[in-house]
Amino acid sequence: MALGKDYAAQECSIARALEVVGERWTLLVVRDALYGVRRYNDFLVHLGIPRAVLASRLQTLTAEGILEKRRYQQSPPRDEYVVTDRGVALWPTLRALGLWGREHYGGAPLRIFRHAVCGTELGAYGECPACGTAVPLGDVEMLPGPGLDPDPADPVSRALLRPKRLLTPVETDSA
Amino acid sequence: MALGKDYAAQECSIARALEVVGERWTLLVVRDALYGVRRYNDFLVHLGIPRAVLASRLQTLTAEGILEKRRYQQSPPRDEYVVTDRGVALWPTLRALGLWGREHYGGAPLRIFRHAVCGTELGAYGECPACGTAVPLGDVEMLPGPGLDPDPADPVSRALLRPKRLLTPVETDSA
DNA sequence: CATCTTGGTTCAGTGACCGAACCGACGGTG
DNA sequence: CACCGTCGGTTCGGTCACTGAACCAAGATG
Repeated sequence: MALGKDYAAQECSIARALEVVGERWTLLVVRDALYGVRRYNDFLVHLGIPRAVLASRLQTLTAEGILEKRRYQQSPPRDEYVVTDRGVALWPTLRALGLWGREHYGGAPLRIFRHAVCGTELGAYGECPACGTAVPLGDVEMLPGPGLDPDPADPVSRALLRPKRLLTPVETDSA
Repeated sequence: MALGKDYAAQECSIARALEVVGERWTLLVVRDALYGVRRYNDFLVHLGIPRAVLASRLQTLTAEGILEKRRYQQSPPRDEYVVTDRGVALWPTLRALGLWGREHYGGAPLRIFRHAVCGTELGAYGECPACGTAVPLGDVEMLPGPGLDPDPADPVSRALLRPKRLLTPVETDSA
């Protein structure tokens, strides 16, 4: 949020967190980043976010150390935004939020998360019930659930239909 | 959010959840409700939120079934807003968000949560490490942490300095 | 040289948020 | 009964963020 005004007197870590990631679109940008989206244009088409807002969010997320802007080719100069550890640490929050949304508003699951090592579906906190351990995000495999549109319009959504590990860059077939 | 426009094409439970609780102030209202705040005025002074915004949030949260408006005295007619199960289900999200905020921006913990039955501090997901079980919110005892202002201005913050169980109504000493 | 892609910036319009003022129902006090 | 205080709002003008569309620039591509 940080809507010009901050949650001033709030002595609360929740409020502080919302200062950073509470604005509109911000958490969805982080979600996409965890899914492996890295490039401006991919965020743009996948989220349907106004360009100016996206630029602003990427900037503040970078400034907050949640994303890192790095050059991935010199000519033409192109940058990508990669999640940092601080961004990865938002995974439990996003997971909890997603579970709540599905539980109370969704129907069929839209995306399924599995422990890539053993194939078990993740527990509510991102742990593997079979292995009994926390699963590092790179070992989480995401695959489409039954509720997901099987033929989405934008190339990023289409790329995300293929099972893939979180954090690994998404590969659009546009090229 | 639901900023006039919704996260239209987002096929995602996270986006759906944010539609409901993603607007500014909303999650803080829910947090306060879990802490035991129930009355309009108490939300008002504790959050420092504009009156109109508070009224709007309470209305949508009620409409969404996250809070329940109920009359607690007939004359003068007074209503209180109590969290429903759906609201309680947001606890893991708020907990994760709070931990993230403290981890990355906070210093000393501001509030400590313990399993009232055994006195053990809660784990990251609201479970009791000692008992090995999920702790129902009513059995969570909240007490002020070292980082908390020991003499806050508003009566609600002052009431929340006393150890109390979550969900139980907060008792301001204003009366 | 014309055009396309990528990654933005600019701008006008709209809607959300802000703070302060006002309001109505009721209770208590003198 | 007049008056004041409390509680839970609504109203209103001003400001700021978000939106969508247009524009722009650097560099490849043909």
